[in-house]
Amino acid sequence: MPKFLNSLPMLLSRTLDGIMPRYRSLFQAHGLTDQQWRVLRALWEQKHLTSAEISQMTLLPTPSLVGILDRLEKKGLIGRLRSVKDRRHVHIIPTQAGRDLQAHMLPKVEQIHDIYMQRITPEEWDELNRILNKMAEPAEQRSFA
Amino acid sequence: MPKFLNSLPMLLSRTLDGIMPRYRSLFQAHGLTDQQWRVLRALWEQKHLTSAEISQMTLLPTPSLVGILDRLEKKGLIGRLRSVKDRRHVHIIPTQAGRDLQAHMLPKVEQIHDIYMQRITPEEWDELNRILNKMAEPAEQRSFA
DNA sequence: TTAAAGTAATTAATATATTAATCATTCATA
DNA sequence: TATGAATGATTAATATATTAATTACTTTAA
Repeated sequence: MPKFLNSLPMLLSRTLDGIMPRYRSLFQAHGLTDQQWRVLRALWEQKHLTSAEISQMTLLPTPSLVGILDRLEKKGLIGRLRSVKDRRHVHIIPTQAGRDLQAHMLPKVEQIHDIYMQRITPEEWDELNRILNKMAEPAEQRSFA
Repeated sequence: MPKFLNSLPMLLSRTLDGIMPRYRSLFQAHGLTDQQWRVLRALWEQKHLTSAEISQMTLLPTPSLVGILDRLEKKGLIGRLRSVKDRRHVHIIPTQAGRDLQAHMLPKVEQIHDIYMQRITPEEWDELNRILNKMAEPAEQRSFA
């Protein structure tokens, strides 16, 4: 295997390319893109979030979020509500249809996740998290010694 | 941390988001995007590749490659050469300028890679590869037992 | 040899990523 | 309290991703 295929970015990209199609089929069956699901998923545990909060949780850039939220809104899955306290903030709130879709899809998404989890041991999963988090740590916050 | 932030896709995305900016600064300093560099990098070890071969190595979808190759060609970094044997194939060949840029950038890219490699042990790197490859294996080719 | 099936690259249409700029609002402070 | 700095969402411009369709060419088989 050529050298650069073994680089860290390519390893991660290859893994994502390997696992996402299975998720994507499910999303598509419900008319959603990967990113649109991520937003719905982020709203699962919270009642409402601002655009900036969603961006931080989902890793979706805020300029992209504008369009993603537009399309979710057009599908009737979320609503936008401008804050009264600070009119710069816009609260994103799932509609009943949005909550229903979440409730319907979440178990299936978790099933897919389980498929991958069953390929490794819990210890390997911990290792994976530990190693990758060490990789992604910002340089400033890393401990010396 | 909310549950879905600990999912496999989010873990991988978060890691990529953590490491890519450092690379991207370098690419931008040379007027390249991530994807444009990937193509040049793929051509490093080979003299010429077809569009399909580049796609397989870089994981870039072929429809995206059309534009990426257009822009690399416009910058004078690659050339397209239609095959005589099979006129459906187009061979992508780095120009002298493309090879020079590769030669200039590759050591710097490897330096960045080393930064991340130094955060973990060689054993951890092996573990990481082993675990992720197990995750990304297509279902059909996985062994039972 | 010729029509049908297959293949490589490309185009088309829509969605998202990236970076910079803008707009409205709020905050800090002179 | 007016005013410049800061903030949150958005727009703008360009590049890429995703899926389906198309085009040019090649192969296969009747």
